[in-house]
Amino acid sequence: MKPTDSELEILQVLWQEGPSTVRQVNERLAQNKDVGYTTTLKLMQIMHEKGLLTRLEEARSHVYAANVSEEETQSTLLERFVDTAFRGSASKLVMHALGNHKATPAELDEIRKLLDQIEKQP
Amino acid sequence: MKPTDSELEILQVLWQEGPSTVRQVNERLAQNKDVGYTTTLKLMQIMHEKGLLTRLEEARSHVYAANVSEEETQSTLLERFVDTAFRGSASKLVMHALGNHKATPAELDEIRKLLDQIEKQP
DNA sequence: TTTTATCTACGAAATATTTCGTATAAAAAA
DNA sequence: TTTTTTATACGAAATATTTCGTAGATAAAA
Repeated sequence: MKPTDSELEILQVLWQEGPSTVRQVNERLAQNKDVGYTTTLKLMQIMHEKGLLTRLEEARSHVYAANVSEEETQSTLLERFVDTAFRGSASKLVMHALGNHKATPAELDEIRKLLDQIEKQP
Repeated sequence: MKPTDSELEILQVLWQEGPSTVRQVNERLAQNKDVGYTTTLKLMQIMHEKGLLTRLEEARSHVYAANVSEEETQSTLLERFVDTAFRGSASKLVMHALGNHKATPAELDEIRKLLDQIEKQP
């Protein structure tokens, strides 16, 4: 299941803040862009229909939570992205990412360890 | 300039095959999915309007070419992707990419060299 | 020459995504 | 109790993207 751009923004909020009401999510989104309450509401309703979100209807304000993990979503999106933008070459993507963005020495170390692990595997 | 998914597919063909006619591009796309000739034509006309493609109108069949490089497009898309899907953490994306996809030992070596270079920089 | 094939241009339908207004209900405040 | 605020639901407008049909021009084949 590939979330749209707007849906991904909402998932990001829920992953970071945990289960939230529409108002909470909307206020978070409104920090970065102009977006009306009912717009966020509608999107979250659609996401709920799609199974992307769960919701508790106990209180008057429903509480929504992500029903897909950040990790698995990242994997799904990454796979598609590697295919469409990098012709399936993950290493090319990695080179680009390391070249353009700054990573801390600690992060670089982590990556190096991961390389070791991968190369050790039979 | 962010190409849409369909536009990116066309750019991929042009990057790989070099300057091509609409028919050539369409036949290439048709190998993977069901797509009509005029659909491809229209898309390429739009891309030309947007400045994504150049075209030679000398012959009856116009010859189109990518007007953006693969590298710069990859960088543009990657930056956005890191932000939206990985909250800006390039190293997280790298870990995911290395973890999920298989890279050849040679590619891993290249990545390692790049890490060396980056760490050596003052 | 007449017919057939192939090309561009372009409007518009089809589909996907995003945005918002309005109706209605319930809670909170006055 | 009456008014105001704050929810949800939902249709539909607005926008973006993709797809295709048709008209008209030109080249190729018959």
